[in-house]
Amino acid sequence: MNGTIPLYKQVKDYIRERIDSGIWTVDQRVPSEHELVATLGISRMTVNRAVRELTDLGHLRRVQGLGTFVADPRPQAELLEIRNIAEEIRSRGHRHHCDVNRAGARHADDEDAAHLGVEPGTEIYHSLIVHFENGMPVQVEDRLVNPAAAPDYLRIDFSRTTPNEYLMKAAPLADVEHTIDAVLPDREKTKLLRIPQDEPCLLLHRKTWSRGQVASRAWLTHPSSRYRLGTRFSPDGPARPYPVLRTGLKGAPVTP
Amino acid sequence: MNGTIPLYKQVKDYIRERIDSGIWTVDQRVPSEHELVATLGISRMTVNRAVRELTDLGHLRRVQGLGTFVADPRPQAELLEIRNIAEEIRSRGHRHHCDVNRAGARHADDEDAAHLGVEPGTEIYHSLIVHFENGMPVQVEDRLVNPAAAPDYLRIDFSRTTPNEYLMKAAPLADVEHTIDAVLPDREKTKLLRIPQDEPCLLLHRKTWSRGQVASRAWLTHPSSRYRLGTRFSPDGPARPYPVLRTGLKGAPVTP
DNA sequence: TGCGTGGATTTGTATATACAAGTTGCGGGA
DNA sequence: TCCCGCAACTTGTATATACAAATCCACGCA
Repeated sequence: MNGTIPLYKQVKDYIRERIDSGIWTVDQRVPSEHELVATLGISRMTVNRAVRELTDLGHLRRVQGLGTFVADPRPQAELLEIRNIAEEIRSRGHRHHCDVNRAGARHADDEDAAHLGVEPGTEIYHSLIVHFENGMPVQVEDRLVNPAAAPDYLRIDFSRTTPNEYLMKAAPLADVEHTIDAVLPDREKTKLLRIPQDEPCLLLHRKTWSRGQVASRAWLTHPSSRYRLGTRFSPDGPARPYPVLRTGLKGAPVTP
Repeated sequence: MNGTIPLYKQVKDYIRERIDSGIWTVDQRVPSEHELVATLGISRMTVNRAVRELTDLGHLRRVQGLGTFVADPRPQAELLEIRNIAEEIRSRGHRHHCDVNRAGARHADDEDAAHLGVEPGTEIYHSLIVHFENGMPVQVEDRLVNPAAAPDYLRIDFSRTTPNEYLMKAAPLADVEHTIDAVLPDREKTKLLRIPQDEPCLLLHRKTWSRGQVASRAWLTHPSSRYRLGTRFSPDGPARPYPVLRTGLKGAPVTP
């Protein structure tokens, strides 16, 4: 625990490491300040600062008189609602199901290779899934997956686990990039979505990295008549008002 | 300074109040911990906690050995890039200009009134401006303004100050809501944007509140061929990875 | 049995103290 | 005059201590 790094920061790293590696799991009680003082041989105020800052950052949850616990990372889901469409739909009290139109392996052509950052000819996975909300198609999920990041991808039962859910578990998220476009989808997608050819769609493009490599790339096409994106913030906390991305069914208020 | 509110929080409020009200301006030096200790009659550790937390939140900037200063709120602009299209275009090294197609007052019809939360018949302001990047139209800005929030709106020279810029100054921002849609614009907008009728557009809808009332509502239409939205984040900081919304010219990388 | 009370534990806040480390400016010496 | 070094001030970190407040549990009493 020595070095030039401040003690309280070393304690923060110590705790984060145990959370990130899964040694301490969600809702599990973490050692009390007193115990950490005894274990690490430092003062309580130093432990307190470390734990307090991690609490402010949302990694821990504290209850006076009870103890400190690993925070539910569900707040992450606020952004990830974009990813986990099944959960999002169910959270609105609606029914979700999906059709798997394609799911298989193929050898990467030059375009695939560029997308995933692999050598052309490498075997990659590809899936094309349509998601339904109350029987209405709301998203075409066209996805490339890097087998190096998620070797079991094709063994997933997508009717029970969405690709997002699986990838979140299989490939610890390091980085995500979204771009949002307005497009007129091609004929295949209009048929899958059961919309007229001239209906504009929101195209969400997601690129995720894990362990230094591209894990997956997804093109999510939403009919604009049934879907939209929204952000909202009230700048009372941080001076930098990071917006929270949310998705919402059209017509339903975007803000909770 | 008494009451049930923790001391360190009272100190935070004390400082924030002086920043928000403009008593302490950007880059101005704020009292040292020692001075605050003397002024407020509390211990340095308590002052330190308050100032440190405000620094973490981005309200203050500290330099060891030098002092504490009011932080430049420009980081807010990361999100506001969506708002201030002129600055965004210039930051790409491109030329911005705009055509003011309409700018005037009118009596609110029922729809206007609902949008701005005013009584029907109230006088409101309306503007329709086209923004150009290197001579190419990239945004139609259709805007309603609540005169109660920005009485001087119509006196602005929009070729020098964008509506956003003015509103930011005139009406301190309390709340913002965005929704994003994909649409096929009407004939007037396709003409203004010089695009074919069947080109899908991203429609950004902004609603801002100030001092408890709706200040402005804007509909920003971007041709999808020339514009897109993007977000990116690397979750190393907070457990809740707030994305930063950015806009970008199509073709240019969205990430800096 | 059921209820309340008090003790043990845990987090929350506040203080005094100490030393480290970075910045500025002044003054003295070459 | 120029430059070096030191003093003064500032923030950054670490500790020991104290009491308040919330929670839980076990014990004892009716």
